[in-house]
Amino acid sequence: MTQMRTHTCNELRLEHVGQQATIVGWLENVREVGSTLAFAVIRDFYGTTQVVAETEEMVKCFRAITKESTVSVSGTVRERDSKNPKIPTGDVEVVPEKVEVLGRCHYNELPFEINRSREADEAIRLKYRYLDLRNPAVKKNIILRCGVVAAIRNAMIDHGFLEITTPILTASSPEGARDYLVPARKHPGKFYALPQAPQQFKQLLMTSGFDRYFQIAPCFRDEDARGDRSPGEFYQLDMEMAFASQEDVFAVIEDVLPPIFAKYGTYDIASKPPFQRISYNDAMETYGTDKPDLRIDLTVKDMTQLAKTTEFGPFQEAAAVKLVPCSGAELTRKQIDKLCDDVAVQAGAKPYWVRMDENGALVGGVAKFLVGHEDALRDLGLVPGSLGLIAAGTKDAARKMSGVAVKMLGAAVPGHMDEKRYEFCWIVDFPMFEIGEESGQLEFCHNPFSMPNGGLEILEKAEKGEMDPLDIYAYQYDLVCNGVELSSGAVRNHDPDIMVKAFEMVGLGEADVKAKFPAMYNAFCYGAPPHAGIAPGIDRMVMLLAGEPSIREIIPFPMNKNAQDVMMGAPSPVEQKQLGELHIAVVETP
RNA sequence: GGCCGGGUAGUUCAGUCGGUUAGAACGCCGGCCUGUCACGCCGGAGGUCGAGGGUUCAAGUCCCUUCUCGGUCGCCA
Repeated sequence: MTQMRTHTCNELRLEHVGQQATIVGWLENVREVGSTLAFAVIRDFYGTTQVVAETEEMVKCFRAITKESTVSVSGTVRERDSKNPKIPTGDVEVVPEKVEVLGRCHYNELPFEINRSREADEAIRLKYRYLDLRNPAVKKNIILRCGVVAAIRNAMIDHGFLEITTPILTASSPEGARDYLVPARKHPGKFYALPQAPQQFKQLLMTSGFDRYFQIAPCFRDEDARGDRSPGEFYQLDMEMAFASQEDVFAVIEDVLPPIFAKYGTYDIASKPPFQRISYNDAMETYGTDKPDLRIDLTVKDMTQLAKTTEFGPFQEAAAVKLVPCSGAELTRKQIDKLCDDVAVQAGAKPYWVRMDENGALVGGVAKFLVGHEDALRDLGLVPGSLGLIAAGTKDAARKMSGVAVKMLGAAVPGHMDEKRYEFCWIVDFPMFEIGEESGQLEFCHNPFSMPNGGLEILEKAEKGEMDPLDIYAYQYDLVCNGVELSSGAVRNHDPDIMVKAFEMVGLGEADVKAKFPAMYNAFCYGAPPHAGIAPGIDRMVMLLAGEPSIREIIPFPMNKNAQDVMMGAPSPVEQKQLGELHIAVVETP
């Protein structure tokens, strides 16, 4: 007699027919076809297997077990009379001899049907996430994530990088997002902070000589959620290289990520390394955004000068007027209005629009103000049979609106976007400084750690007034895929003198550098290697690979929009005793 | 924090101009059914229409307040 052993629910095949087998899993369903015939479906992590009850006793036995209880079924594997080609185990079934309930489900009715949980209200799914995750369609994203993380780790190690963990309890960082603070019991009134990123630690590792570092790093930022941004915590492939340039970093990423996208992605990769590099300014001018979706074949055209010569007030007053030409003159007035409204939701104001009919005449929208400029508009791409959305306003507002218009037109008008592919690009040459909207003063555009292109010399030149500081660019770069900002990185500023000079440019100085980044400043004074790095977001990458529009679908236990874990009940009040130990008093805020 | 959209049975939703006892599907319970596999057929139970207030002879429906979920903008060096 063949020895009985436990099989998974995705294991039994025709070759097992006649053998004794035990399967364990959840009782997914029982289909009673008569008083002496019923089919039970057992599900485990791997799949489902059918069990056939052929006696009145066995039918009653399965009827008595609440669905979603865990069971152990032992019996004989048999070829099915009628096979089911839809499942791998569909050729066979188990004829049970012994059925044992391992963990009883106490409820006849579940919060949602397991196999249709994705249709249920998200709040309920999150509260019962452990049930939601029983759904193979939900589970598969988590499995995908595990595969991606493992592949990243292997690839980075293959490229000679060491995975080094950095502290979770660290010091509050003076810039960037809001910190999550942790009270220090032994130090009344003082706080640790959870790291927004391991930025300073990885740079310190560079000064120690660990010249290739990476980490699948948890990062914590107390900022509001988005569809592609989970509140509270997220993971990055954080990496840094010493004695390395921007191109060295690009080469590693272009080597590591494409095979992972090829293996785990839903679509094909359209971009072959080296990925297209687009300067920040070009991206803003051509696509109206610094994270262009290159799957869309539409671009932004400048018509500021042309607009100035019209009789239309809003055009004359605008600092910038942008045109996004697109096929679609056949769209109805209603469809165009809807499109403009959709743009307004994201851009804050409605675009103007105009059509050029098949005869080359301007019709609809602001056409009457543009009559006489047909040739110029045609040169900008508003050809006969096309629709143009027009963004007018301040330079920033017009850019932003044009960028939204590109996105909306690409999605709404057929033929301008091949969704089923991955398009990568690097956005490079970010400005080092900007004029702060609130302060009106010169500020760091992104972060103070980036190396200005031109080094100390160019900063000094700007200081002497020989050039506009707004024309200084940083060795700062973003990796963008399908309109999603996957990553930011930079060649770091490893020179204390340049750091001080950069800080002086924004009205700070050596004392501020030392106060804000004491460890890094000091470390750089002991012989620092030039270094550069990047940190692609794991969550967003898995999102792209899974083709999921919501980041919560690829996180095992996500928080809701308001940064609450409704399953665990976090955040929650704590005992007065705990607060006392931590020297914390809770006060009402007005 | 602003704007937009939701909240009706266990679940997903419908609910007309304010008008009889608030419906459907799935699920659940009971019965029937000897090859189902989204089994089928018959029957049944199940509702504080998110909460509070108001208008009205009459409110799921209109008004106000509030809670809550999602999207989006601000924010995220």
